[in-house]
Amino acid sequence: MKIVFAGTPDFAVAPLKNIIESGYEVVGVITQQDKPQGRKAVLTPPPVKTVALSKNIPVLQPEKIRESVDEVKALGGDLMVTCAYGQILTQAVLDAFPLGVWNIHAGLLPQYRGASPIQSCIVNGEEKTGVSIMKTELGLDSGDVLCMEETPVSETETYGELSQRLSAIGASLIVDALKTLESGQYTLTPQAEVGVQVVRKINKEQAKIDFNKSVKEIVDLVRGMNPAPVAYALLGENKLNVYRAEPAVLTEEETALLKEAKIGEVLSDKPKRGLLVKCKDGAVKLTEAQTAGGKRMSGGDILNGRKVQKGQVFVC
RNA sequence: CGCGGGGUGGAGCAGCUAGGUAGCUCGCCGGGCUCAUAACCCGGAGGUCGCAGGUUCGAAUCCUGCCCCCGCAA
Repeated sequence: MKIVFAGTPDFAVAPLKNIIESGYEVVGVITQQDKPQGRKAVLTPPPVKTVALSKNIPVLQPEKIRESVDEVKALGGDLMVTCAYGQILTQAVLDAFPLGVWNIHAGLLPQYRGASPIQSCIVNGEEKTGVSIMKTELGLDSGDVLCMEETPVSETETYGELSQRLSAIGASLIVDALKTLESGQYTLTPQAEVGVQVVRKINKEQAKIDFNKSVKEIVDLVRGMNPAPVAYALLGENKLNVYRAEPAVLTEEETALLKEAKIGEVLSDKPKRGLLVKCKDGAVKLTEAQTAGGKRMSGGDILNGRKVQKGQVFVC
């Protein structure tokens, strides 16, 4: 069985590798175009491309895949696997593969269809998520499901950490799926019509911490945005990127202070106590954060250098 | 040439504009107080001020070149 793999970011790397290492012939890889990255705007290839080249697999990087159907067909694949590719496919592309196009999706369908299943799932405080393999249709992640695997989400897991785990799960699940597809003996399950949920790409505005929210909501937001795009809090004009936060356990003195304080006010001045900020139903402790130009550091270090001081109030 | 911030004992910072004593908040070590402590008091160790060169009687500070780290934008 000849396979074409379409994927772009780190998340897609483990699945691609596992397909190759399981002995399948990957006749082509389709990925997004190289993009300028970083301060120097260095043209950087997507992670999947780097892997493909190291295995001497032909790589296609069409600006618009729907205009490159002939090249896709010419790869000669029987089946295509997609995984966070980043472009919408057309019927002509789907028709190019006799054994169909199958997608690895990092969510339990029909929940968390769309572009940010992992981040959204954490931000919403879900206790479980998983990976689905489904037949790719024209609709957004709406195809019939071949198989799913669940996994619990820990209370402290970040987007980056969960993403890695789901990527590994996807890697083994897709290989199982390929075996099943190869045998021809399988049944597809249409997605339930209730509980459909579509999540869009996360934008910067969503990454802003609103201290009017609850402790749990804020903690979940922070871990869901780590490492990208990173949650932030505003202190006047200054931005503080927040990488980690946890519920604060307050002393009596701090509890008394909490009652008088405004939402978003910094309650602590001792580095040892950490960077405590009042929110709707208590206080959060910002345990790892970064100011513009500075390194990532603990909340205590931030207080120590007086970058943030007791009594200052974050913009909400 | 996209915009910008920064490199000072183990950590985070001040000092640099107007060159001349190494400062602050922590941490660490020792001692004290205390039933006890992350609290408080006393004492102590620890720094080629990113690297190289230049100006100067004298450079963390001024000049030149280089290296490294980071925020924003894409």
